[in-house]
Amino acid sequence: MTQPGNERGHGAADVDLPTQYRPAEVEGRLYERWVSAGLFTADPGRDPGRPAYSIVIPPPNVTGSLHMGHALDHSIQDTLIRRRRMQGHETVWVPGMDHAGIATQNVVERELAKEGLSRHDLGRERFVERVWKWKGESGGRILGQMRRLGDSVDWSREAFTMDDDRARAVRTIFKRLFDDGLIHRAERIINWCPRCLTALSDIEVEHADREGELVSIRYGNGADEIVVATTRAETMLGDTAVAVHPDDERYRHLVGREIELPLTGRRIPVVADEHVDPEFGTGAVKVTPAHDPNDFEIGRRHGLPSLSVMDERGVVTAHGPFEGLDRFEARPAVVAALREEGRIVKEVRPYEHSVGHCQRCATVVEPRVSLQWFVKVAPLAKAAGDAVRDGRVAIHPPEMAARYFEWVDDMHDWCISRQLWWGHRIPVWYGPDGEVVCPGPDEEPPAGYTQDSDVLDTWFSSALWPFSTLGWPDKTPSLERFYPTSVLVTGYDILFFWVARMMMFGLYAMDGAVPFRTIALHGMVRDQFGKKMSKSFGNVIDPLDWIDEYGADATRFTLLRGANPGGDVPVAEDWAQGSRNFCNKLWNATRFAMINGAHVRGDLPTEVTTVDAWILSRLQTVIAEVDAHLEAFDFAKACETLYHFAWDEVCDWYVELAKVQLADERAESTRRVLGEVLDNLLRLLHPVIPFVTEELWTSLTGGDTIVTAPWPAADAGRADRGAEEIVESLQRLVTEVRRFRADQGLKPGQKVAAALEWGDSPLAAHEEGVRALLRVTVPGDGFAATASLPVEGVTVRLDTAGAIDVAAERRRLEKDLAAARKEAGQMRAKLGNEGFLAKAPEAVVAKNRGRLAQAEADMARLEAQLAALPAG
RNA sequence: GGGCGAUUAGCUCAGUGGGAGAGCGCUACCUUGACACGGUAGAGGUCACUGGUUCAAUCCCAGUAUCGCCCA
Repeated sequence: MTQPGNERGHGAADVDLPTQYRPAEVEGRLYERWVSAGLFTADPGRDPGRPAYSIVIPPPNVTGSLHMGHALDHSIQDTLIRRRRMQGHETVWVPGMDHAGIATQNVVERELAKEGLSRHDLGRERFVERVWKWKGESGGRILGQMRRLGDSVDWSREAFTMDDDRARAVRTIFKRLFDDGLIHRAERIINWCPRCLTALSDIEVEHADREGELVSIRYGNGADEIVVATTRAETMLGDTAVAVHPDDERYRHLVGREIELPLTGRRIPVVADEHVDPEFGTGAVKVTPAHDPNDFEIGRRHGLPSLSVMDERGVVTAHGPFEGLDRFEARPAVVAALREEGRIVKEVRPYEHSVGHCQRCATVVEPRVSLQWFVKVAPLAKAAGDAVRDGRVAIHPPEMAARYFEWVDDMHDWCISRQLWWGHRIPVWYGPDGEVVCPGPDEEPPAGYTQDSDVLDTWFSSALWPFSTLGWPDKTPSLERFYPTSVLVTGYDILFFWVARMMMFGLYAMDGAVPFRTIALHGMVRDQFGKKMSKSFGNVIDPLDWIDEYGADATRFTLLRGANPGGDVPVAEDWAQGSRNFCNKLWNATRFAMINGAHVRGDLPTEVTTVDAWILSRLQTVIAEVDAHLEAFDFAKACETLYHFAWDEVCDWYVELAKVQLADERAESTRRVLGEVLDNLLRLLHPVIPFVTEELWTSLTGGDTIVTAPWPAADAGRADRGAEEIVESLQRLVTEVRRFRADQGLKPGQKVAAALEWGDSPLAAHEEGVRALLRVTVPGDGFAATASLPVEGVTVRLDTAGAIDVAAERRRLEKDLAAARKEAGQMRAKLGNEGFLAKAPEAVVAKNRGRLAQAEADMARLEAQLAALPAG
């Protein structure tokens, strides 16, 4: 096993770390250690002075398993909560699941069907028992998968929307809403799934464009004739009017009269209604109040009868020849019959239009008039909107607030009854003489009363989640300390599912206290071409496969690095590999440091080298930037900043320069600085990639766990602009000479002799480092330079170990010279412009003068170099 | 049909009224005692199009085209 290098005292240590990080060997072990040490367990009574930070998980579906969307959502929440934990907040992240009424019932019904049974064969009570049994055995796979991802949730608080505590919360709020008159029962047109045989709310209906037909039918006869167009010809059997716009001259003479409805022998009125679009089709529409929500409203406005012509399964129930036909069989049959009577004026086929489908089974939804329970949302939605409008709840990114308002400010009453057996049964009982009572959670209904047979929409219980999981309706210490929760993290695509409902119920139940202070919205995970992941498209990636192959850290880093505020998150195998490579790079940098005795004991040395001062200065900037990015939910920038600091600065430059220092009398202070930099870097990265950072940090520092190590704080006193400028100059020098070497065909590792003439450059003090990075040796006797390169005020004269490639060098110099001339020309043009000099800010003018001077100096240098080149 | 957003390197995306960036991919060279899941160097863009504002536009404004998403 890993042997901490710092236990070895001074000098090189014998560190036994493999050359590659192998996540599978550490992740399970570390997670179990974290959980058993209780690091994720919140205690509302601990250190009351510390700030609290709380997140309740948007409860995943009990039937579901972890997909990339969850992985992103959870990676974000875990990053937020882990950072706060390191900052010393009392943190809680509450896990759990929702009972997913329709989905779960469908799963268990399918299981029963394999045994040749239906739920009706079992009866309600035994069916519900069977669902619980299924839940115990097969439900909630996602909870195990969350452990694989590293979610630092408080497992002692695991909740389920159907458990006893949550049931009590449901009963309590239902009773309050009922008594306040905010829940009522009414006969309305609702979305109905003829396969699931239940009502659906608006958001459980997904609209998709489908190819159908648009048939124009002639109603009435002769002077009464009026043509209507429809995509649902079969519903004409239930028409009870034709509607036209009141200002439409074409039909004014017909308004108020009755015309013949074909096939039925019925006569129906022509009504005038503002909502008819005179531009669409013929400007006249058929009105079927029982089978179309718009028509239902027209019917209400004009007192039209509502004539239902289908049963709950979408089978036609009336009108002789069509009776018994399914709605999709009835459509062509009705059209054929109309055609026979010469009633069809026009048929457009295919005709693309939007059709509503059941979210759970994709069956075409059938609007249906029925008796259902509704929440009167107007006052609740107003409060939910106001909480965001007046700033008590912030939406990130703020542009998304528009979407939220669009929804809450125009919300229809919420149909909450479902004709299912799995769910919270509506707590209303009916008496023998039509009495309706809603007993409280601790009350019994009167003897002989029967309970409503429907259950509540799953979202009804999910909407209570931010406080039901903290103990509501009891005034628990957890509720006291952790409500309002700090942030709700979810995808913008399901803003309406969770957020609006949690807001409405939270404000209502908690006497105006918001359920969360911030709503952080992220985008959807997409594939490498920006396409939404879908089973039918075959581009779905299972995050568990990535965790197996590349590790949980690489999976998380890939997602978070792509999580630009408000933007979608494209991912691909290549990027997961890149993230794995990054973890491995960290692994090896730390491995190198430990082999060389890096440690974090004692204070930083008072005397450090310029190179040490530079990396420590850069570290402070990085700490400040990363902290600000995370504070702003900008995970992509936080990851990007850390990636570049770790790889491009620490690994590529600091470690390389430190190698020189480790070989001489500066070794001891260098070990301490190297330890300092990696310690901070690992702590900054821990919220994003918890496993590899834990493994490395405990080895490097000998600490127990990075999980509760303090979050780094920037120390302005370590900022050292002077050191940064010197190292930047060194980097430019080294890069330029390397380029020259490459152009001359020298192999990267090939050592050649070079004389370095420093002039008055401060880089003179770094000769050893420069020589190491350039792989040039001190000239010996008989040294003869074949090339001379002026750069950064230093002249590098080197023996290229053979004939120099004059043509290559000439190409290079001419290319650079052309660039310098172009730059000089642009600057001269600008500085010769009166308007520019008069109106541009002083700083910009000065900057451009500097650029001109630089360009002219480059030109002179390059021209001199070209002139000095041997002919040929 | 209404609303919102996008268009920048081969792909996916950052970005700013004043020097076009990243990751991956690509080219060449290299097993240099942390790492080939690596190193060094390099190529690659009329910043969708057309106008306008400005000393200055990839960025601001208007229009056009194309593509997304949400709602009806």
